[in-house]
Amino acid sequence: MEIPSKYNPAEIEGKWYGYWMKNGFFRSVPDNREPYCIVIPPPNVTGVLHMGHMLNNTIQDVLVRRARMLGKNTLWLPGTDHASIATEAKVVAKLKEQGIDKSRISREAFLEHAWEWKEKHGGIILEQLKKLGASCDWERTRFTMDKALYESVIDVFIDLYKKGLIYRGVRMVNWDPKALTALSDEEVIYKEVKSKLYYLRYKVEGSDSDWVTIATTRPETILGDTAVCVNPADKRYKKLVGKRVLVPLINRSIPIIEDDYVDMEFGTGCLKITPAHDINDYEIGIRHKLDSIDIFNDNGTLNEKGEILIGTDRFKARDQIIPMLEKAGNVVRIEDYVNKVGFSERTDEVIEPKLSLQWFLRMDQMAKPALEVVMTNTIKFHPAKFKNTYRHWMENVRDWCISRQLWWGQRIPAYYLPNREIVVAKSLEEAYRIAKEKYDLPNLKPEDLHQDEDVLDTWFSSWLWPISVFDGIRYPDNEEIKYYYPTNDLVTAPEILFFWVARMIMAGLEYRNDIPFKNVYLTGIVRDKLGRKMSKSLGNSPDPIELMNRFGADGVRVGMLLTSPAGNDLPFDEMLCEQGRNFSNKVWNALRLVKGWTVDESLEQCEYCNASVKWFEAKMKATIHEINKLYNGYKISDALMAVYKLVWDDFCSWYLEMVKPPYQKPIDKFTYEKTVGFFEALMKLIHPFMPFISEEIWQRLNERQEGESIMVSKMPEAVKYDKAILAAFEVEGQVISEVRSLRQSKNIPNKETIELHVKKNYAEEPDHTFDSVIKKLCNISEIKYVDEKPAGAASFRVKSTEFYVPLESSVDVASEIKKLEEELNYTRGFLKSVEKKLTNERFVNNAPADVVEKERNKQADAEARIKVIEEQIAALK
RNA sequence: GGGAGCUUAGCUCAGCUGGUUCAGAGCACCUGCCUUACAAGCAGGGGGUCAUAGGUUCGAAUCCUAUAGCUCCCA
Repeated sequence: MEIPSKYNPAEIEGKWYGYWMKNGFFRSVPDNREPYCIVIPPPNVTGVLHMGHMLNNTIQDVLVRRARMLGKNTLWLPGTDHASIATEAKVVAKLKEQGIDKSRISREAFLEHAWEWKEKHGGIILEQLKKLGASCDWERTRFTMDKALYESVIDVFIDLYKKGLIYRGVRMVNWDPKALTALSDEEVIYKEVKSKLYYLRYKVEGSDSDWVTIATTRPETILGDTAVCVNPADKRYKKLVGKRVLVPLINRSIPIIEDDYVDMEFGTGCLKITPAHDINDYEIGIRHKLDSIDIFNDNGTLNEKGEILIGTDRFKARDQIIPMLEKAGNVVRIEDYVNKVGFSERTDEVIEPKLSLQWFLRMDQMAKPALEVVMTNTIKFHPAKFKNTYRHWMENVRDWCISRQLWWGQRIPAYYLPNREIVVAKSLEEAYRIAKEKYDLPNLKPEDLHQDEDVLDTWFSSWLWPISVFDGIRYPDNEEIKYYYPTNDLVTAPEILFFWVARMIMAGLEYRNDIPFKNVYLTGIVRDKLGRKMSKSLGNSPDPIELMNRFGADGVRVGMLLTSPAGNDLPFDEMLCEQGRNFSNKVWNALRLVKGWTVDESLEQCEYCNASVKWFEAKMKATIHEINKLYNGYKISDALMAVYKLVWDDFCSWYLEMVKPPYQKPIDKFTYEKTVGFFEALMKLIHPFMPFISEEIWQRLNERQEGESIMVSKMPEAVKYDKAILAAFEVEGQVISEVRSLRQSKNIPNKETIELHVKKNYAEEPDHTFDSVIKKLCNISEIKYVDEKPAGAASFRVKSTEFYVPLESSVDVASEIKKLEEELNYTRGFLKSVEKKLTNERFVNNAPADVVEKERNKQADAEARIKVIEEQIAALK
């Protein structure tokens, strides 16, 4: 069978993904094995695959594939969330293109369009994940608006309402005047903006010449002012407190009050108070029982309460009001100023703090146990440094605004009665029944009840995800939720630690009385070479599909993982994928080599093969221990690097060269089978990282039956290994490198055989295990053990053993001596530093015995080496 | 303004509770090789006063303090 010399991933990847699907290897149903489960962080239905998904899902697939090979009943459950704001924005935009205005069509008609859009575009990401090799159980794909999940959200709302945790209240919310909805605190991004600080003066009422000057960045909001505030400690304004001033242009009379909140240093030390449009002012307003005058319409234009500029947009109003104020003589001065302004995460509109009637979920009670489980490591964060951030948030948590003024999402199950009472119920019928029971309304008809128009925040469905995907809210005792919950690992970005992770923990504790997952692996952000976050607007993100076409899915997976330790940002560079592709090719060529050998069953195993097989066996076993340890600490990149080096350096560069038969000679059966066995084990170790090529090679290494696959084979286990042979090879490997180096520096071609003389020195008994290997790899005709240095020979030393290679050409004695003297100097210095420690009584008395012992060994070693070098120099002179 | 974290080779990072030859890896770099698995390769090699300044200790990249720079979170 001919094997192409370049690995071509394109056809192979599609072939094996289809094979895995056909054989149902991704499928998981409860049985008596130990479960391992990951629920996917549901990507948004509006999205397409980006580099962040690539990283995140590669990590999940690595964990999942490994768990499967460890014999666990493994489930990776995929799905998407409905992303209410983003999706609604997309649908509105699409309708607009078709000439349809959202406000002109009914809620039902709009939802029909939205569903149609979701059916058409909502699965793109999941399809793209298949190309990456994601081993999700696709039969279980969930969507946050599926009937079961929708109903779960409603049930939870009703339950929390009954428990008194959900309430409706007026609060200052983050209002998005473009999306016309309230946002949670987490959906607001603060950015630094260059703006102006306006110093405006207000006339003191009943005086002709007394003015009070305030500083503000938002002059248009003076129209909503209901007080001017100073610090009680501020002597400058003491005499004004209790008097009243007139708001410029509209001459509203407002009091001058005192509050500690005011910073005497900032501006003039005089603060205008607009309770309806600033969160701090709002709180001051409550303390001093001030009026709230809301001067904005929902779309950000001024309303009649502002008295002037009615119908003007807030930013235009700012531009227009300044000339008006100047004309009226109220502008003192204007300064350039940089401040932070909140923007909507979705629409990038400047957030307007706005008083509005919204639904809230109380957080204090739920946050406490959710903090506890993380601080006690019941749920472990990787890396643990995020515990701090988490704690900080949980200790300062504010109530969660869960209503959104949108249509796409779970509609709030609250019904308003004509008597202004509210009934929360699962359906109109039920609400009607409750209303009849609860209130004396004999003439009440079902159509008199009016359901809340708003939907719930998308996170209010996502926070149930690990439960609702198993229908564990509606049916808490069902077999699936009992089997898979709590799930094992969650892989996500630190940005949504609070949005999502914290709330899932709360929901889990509330509804399962148990944590939703045991480990949270936090990935970094994928950035470009300049350190910028990858984004569509910058156009600095490569197309993942294109990357996979160029480097193979395996290559890209390796590229993503190579430099992304948990929690660290990944400065992405295509060269990483290239490295991944090169690695694929390396493994591929190793297959070509091994499969190219002819096996002679009658051949005895030669000496070098025997030693090599023993060595690699030990090396691989030792590395498996290391790999397992790295996985257990969630050091995925390091685990990959350990496998990478085992395959490339130890297997390909060393082992295969060691056992490789001479040109056109056969290999013995035992070594061949051992080699194939090693190769299979290596493919299993690498399979979680490179599922496709490992399958292809594994299938080619031996005859396989239909339905067999590496992905359901058993991962090699960590077993005892021969430490002595590893230590011995460590030394012999150095000998080989030294000979190669010597050949290079003396210009001796590899084809030319040389002799190697080993001079026995002192206590060190030479190890002969790898003599045949050294002879082979260095093309040495004979290794001689001698007592005297041969004449005319180049030399090197490993530990205290001298090695000589007799040369035809003369040896440059002077440079040889110089080299030795440099080494002698260094070793003497080293010895001195060791002796210094050992003659220090405090060191000998205080340091642990084994540390002192080690220093004594160093001393003895150094002394021996010095003696050898001195003798070598003497011999040359 | 409050809080957290980071600063180790050109780049990206390891380095656990301080103690094995003046700090490791991958990539990049340099030198020599088209050696019949692989030039997407082979062999060899150079490169760091562990941000700065103090301190604790017999001993500090590792602990403490201060300073500087960077990042993130919150207000």
